[in-house]
Formats: sequence, C-alpha cells, structure tokens
Amino acid sequence: MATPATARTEGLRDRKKRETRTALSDAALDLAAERGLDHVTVDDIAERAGVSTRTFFNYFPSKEDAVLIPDDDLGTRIRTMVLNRPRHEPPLTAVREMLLDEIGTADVDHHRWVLRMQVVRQHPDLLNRAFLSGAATEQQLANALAERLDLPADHTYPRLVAAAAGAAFRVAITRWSTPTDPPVLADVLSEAFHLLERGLPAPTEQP
Amino acid sequence: MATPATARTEGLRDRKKRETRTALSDAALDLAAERGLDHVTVDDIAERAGVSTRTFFNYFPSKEDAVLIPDDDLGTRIRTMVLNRPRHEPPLTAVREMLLDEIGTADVDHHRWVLRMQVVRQHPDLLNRAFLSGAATEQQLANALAERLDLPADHTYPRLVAAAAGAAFRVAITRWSTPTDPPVLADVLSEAFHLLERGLPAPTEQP
DNA sequence: CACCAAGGTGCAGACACTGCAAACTTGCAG
DNA sequence: CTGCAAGTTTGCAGTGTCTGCACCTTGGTG
Repeated sequence: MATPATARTEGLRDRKKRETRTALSDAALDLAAERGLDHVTVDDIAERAGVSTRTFFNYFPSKEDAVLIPDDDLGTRIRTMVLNRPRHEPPLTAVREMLLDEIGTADVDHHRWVLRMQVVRQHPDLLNRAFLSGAATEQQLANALAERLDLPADHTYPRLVAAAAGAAFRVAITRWSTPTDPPVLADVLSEAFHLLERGLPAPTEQP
Repeated sequence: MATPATARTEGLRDRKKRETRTALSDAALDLAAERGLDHVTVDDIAERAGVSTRTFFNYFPSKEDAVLIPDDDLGTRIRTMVLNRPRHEPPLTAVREMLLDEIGTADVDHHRWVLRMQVVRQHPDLLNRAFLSGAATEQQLANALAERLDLPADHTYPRLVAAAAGAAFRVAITRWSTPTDPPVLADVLSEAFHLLERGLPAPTEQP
C-alpha cells in the first residue's frame, strides 16, 4: 500500500495525538499572524483546534511554544554533528556545513515561516527562541566547539563563534522568510557565513 | 557646591521616586540571585522594597524588567552615535568604537552584573534582553548601519554586522561578569571585535 | 494656607499556567 | 467480544502576573 512507513507502528492513538498537536500549533500560528500574539488567548487557540484549554497545556507549556515549536533535540543533534565534522576544518566552516546539512535534512515549510516571521516581527524578543530554539542551544554549540578545540568551556573563542553563527543563521532565515522574493535558504546562509569568514568587510571593499 | 547638577531641580518627590525604583530593582536582583527568578514572586519583591505590589507595576512591567533594567533610550542613542562616526571608518570599526564609548560613559557596576549573570545563567533566554535591551535595539543598530551605507533597511549586510556586534557584546559581558578573574570590559570587547574583523580564525591559526 | 498634580494603594478582573482526580478512549489479551 | 490496563481529555481549584480604575496621601506652588 501507499501507507507511509511510520504508519506501521503508529496506531489510531498516536495519529490523533499528532493531529491534535498540529491543529493546536496551526491555530496558534494563524491566529497570532492575524491579530498579533497579544490579542490571542489560549482559549482562542484551543477553541479553534477543537479541544479544551487544559489540553492545550498538555501539549505546549506556553502560547509562544505553540507558535515556535521548539526542537528539544536540536542541541544534542548539533553537538554530535559538530564533533563529527572532519578534524582539519576550521571551526566556522564546520559550523557552516553542519547548519547546511541540518536545513537540508529538515524539510522547512516556507509558508509557515513567513507567518511565523509576521509574529516575530511584532515580538522581536522571540527572535532567538524561534530559530535555534533559544540561547540554550547556542550554548551547547559553544560547548561542542570548545571540546573540539580542546579549550575550556568558558573560553571567549568558541562562545564567539557560536554566537556569530547564530547571528548568521538568524539573519539568513529572517531574509528568507520575507513574503516577497524568497531566495534559497542555503544560499543566503552561505553568503552570511562567507561575510563572517572575510571579517565583515564593508560592501564597497569587496570587488 | 559638591551637589550634583541634577539635585538642583530634584525635590523630595523625585528623590523618593528614584529611591523606590532602585529599592525595587535591588530587591528583585538580590532575591533572584538567591533563589532563582522562578521562586521569587512580585509580592516578595514589593515586600522587601517596602511598597505595595501594585506600586511595583507602576515602575516595572514585569519581574524580568526589574532585574534587567532595560535602557529605553539605548536604541536611539546608538543610532546617533553610529551615524556620527567618521565617514571613512569601516562599519565594524564604527560599531566597535561606538560600543567602547558607550561602556566608557555609562558607569557599569561590576558586582551588580555578576549577580545579574547568576540569574541569566538559569534563564538563558534573558541573555539578549539583558545586554542590549533586547532584539529591538539590535534592529535599530542595523537600521543605522543601513542608513550609513546607503543600503535598503532589510539588506543582509547591515543586519549581519549588527547581529555579530551584538554577539561580541554579549560574549564580552558574559566573560566579564564571571565571579573569578574579571578582566577589563573594554579589553574583552576589543578582543572579540578583533576576532570578528579577522574572520574568526581558529586559535591555532593565529600566531 | 489652600489647591493641584503626582505618586501610592486597594480592588476587581482578565489571562497564563499547574496539580489533581474523574471520565473517557484505545490497545490488547483472554 | 469482553474486559482490563494504559494513555488522553477534561473540569476544577488554586497560584501568580499584570491592567484599569477609583481613592487617598503628600510634596510643590502661588
């Protein structure tokens, strides 16, 4: 049959749960994009998703999480990916390739990101949580880099590389999530890293 | 007289207001550093500061703000400072010098920052709000850079420079706010910017 | 001294979020 | 197909954040 492989082990129970989850995050994203996150209550979201308010909190700890859908495993995944890059690669290169792999693997829904950015634009403080699932992930990236370089965990260098990489990632997705003229995400990200590797020269300085 | 200029126009009323404000933020910072921000209620803070709960909200919109004391003018201040830098300076240099000026002017209390970092370490998502008063300020920096370079406001380059500068600033203050071995803030910041300007070479690559 | 504006306070109320226990659904074995 | 065990949904009570409003107190001013 055409049934996806996941369906073999997935019963009615798990399917419903997954449906409820996406119904909730869809409702949250749509409503927030329409009226702005402040003018959406959890009751609104639950009602549109067709479940009780209490159930909402069984799936997401807060309104924000329903909109952003943080990836809890991303931190550890990033960690192992960075440690598995070839030894000879410079740190920034390793991080760049790791991120390109990641966005290549995870199929990112452009339309969804456009909506999400509409929300984030009204709440700039969500920016960091939105892209790398928060500052904690960046921390783990910094730790992985420190380990890779045999440096103490609180050394300036790995932290700066991680923070700069996070900056590049945020800028790339922000640009890519613009309604008009959406370029290829991998290209924008590569461009941002290229600029970082060149020391951020002024546009007039580059031929 | 030795009386500061501000005291001339400041009556009892304004003095009390200022005292209440610092009493509240002191109480918030101390309590949060002791027990962690989650285990501190606004009532606790108000009680220690000797005012009513309602009064707390007349001064700060939230617990977090009392601990972080965001600087609302920072965005516009940064903007004019960046636009006033000499024309010939590369963007990253202009931002570096601007930030060095800023931390030189504002007298930053080291002890207070150490406490604040204890809180932030338990709530990494506060990191951005803590240092540049949030992502909105970084946005304004990006806008100022775009204007300076005659680029569209949503161009990749100014956004990336602003984000990278924010990263450097965060890393510098994080390092400086460590209880042990607190180096000079300006030095750490300069070092971070130097690394950025060099394209973040691996430590082994630098002689 | 008398008035006024500004700050402090209490109260009611909206909303976010959590723990608990009851009701219900699904998966599975007998 | 029947019934039990496990997982899910839900209501409810309770805590805590935060806001608008009305009242009161007090410093500044003429």
